[in-house]
Amino acid sequence: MRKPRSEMIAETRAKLLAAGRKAFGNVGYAEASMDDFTAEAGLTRGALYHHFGDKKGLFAAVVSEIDAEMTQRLCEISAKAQTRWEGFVEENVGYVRMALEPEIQRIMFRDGPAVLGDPSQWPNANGCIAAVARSLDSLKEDGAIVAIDSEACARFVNAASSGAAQWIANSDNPEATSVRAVKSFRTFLAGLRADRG
Amino acid sequence: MRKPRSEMIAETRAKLLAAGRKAFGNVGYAEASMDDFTAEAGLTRGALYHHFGDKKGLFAAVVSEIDAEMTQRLCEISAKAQTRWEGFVEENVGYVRMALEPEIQRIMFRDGPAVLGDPSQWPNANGCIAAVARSLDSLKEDGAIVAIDSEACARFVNAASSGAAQWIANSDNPEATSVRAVKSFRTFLAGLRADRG
DNA sequence: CCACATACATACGCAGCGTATGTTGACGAG
DNA sequence: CTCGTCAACATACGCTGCGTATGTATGTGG
Repeated sequence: MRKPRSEMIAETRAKLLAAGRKAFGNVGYAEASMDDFTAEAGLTRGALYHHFGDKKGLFAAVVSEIDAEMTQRLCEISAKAQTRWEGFVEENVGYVRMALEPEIQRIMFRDGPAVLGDPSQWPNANGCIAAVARSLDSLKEDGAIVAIDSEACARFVNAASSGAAQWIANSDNPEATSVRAVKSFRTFLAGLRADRG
Repeated sequence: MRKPRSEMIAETRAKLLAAGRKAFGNVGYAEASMDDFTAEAGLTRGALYHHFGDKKGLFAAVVSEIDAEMTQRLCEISAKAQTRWEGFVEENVGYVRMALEPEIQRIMFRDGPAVLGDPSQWPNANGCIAAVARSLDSLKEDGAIVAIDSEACARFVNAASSGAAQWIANSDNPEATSVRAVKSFRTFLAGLRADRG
């Protein structure tokens, strides 16, 4: 019944991560008080500084965790598709849809860049951009899309996705805006096709 | 020789605006101390709170000012173009180039969204999105581009532009990345053309 | 010329971060 | 077994920085 020490440590780490994630997602990075959310987890700031160095360190860990989840979800989506092109499109539509979730919106798209700088420079994150770039490479091999720099294009597409998500999330009627945005987004992506299908 | 009172007031307002803009642009919103940069302008926080309500209020005013300048510059660029399509493209390339400037990068793309929320909801700012949307409407009338929701498309394009700028600004070799990004960006935009010129 | 409002400066309180300093419990050496 | 040591936290302190309440002076209308 005795738990090994290492397990206890991992547990407190996880508690801090979860508490921070919750606070950052709900009230944002700047408004999240370390005293408050560590206390909520039954701990103190001491534990936080020990495990993550500082507030930014915890935030980076949260970002990393969320990014991994997002990448995972995107992979599952694209794996289901019939064709590569379809997979690519659904992957991006999925990205838009995920960016609609308040937690992702706030942490990954609003506070993230402000606190950690440009997302493409994040160490343990951007599985998403990489995934899109890989899809584009495959499509180029197939001759399915126009000749374009894959990495550049991936960045544009990712940016457009998050832009779409921002738009939807902040509109008066997210549901209606969502269908409008996704429809236009598909048209937008179709511009990349070699045959203009 | 005596200056009228109203002129003095406008002057201190301008001083605060300039000092805030400088500080926000250099060290970012969070790191900018109101005590510091008001003192640098030969004033105190008292004046700031009087004119702008709070730190966020001053920041919003700075954002508004910069947005006006950006919109102005974009209008000048598109006015020079021979064709509407060319104007549209140059406008967007201009947008990318502007987003390269550290002050704009930091204030408009990094801290702005984090502090004030989604850019499209800013009261006295987003001349840029509106400008792009207008260009797209004109192009649609001409039948120069594919059938697509103008507002939606404008948001995608704007997002892609700032994505490109972020990429360039944070790369190891901004100059080289810039030519690569702009080239790809033109190809990317070409996807919107009806005739695929 | 006097009362009042405006345009600031000064003073104070409080929250929040980071660090320096305990304190406790788990392992390894002998 | 027991003792020293180190990791894993908690506690305590100081400092910075924001917001507000209050003071003060100068210009302005009656």
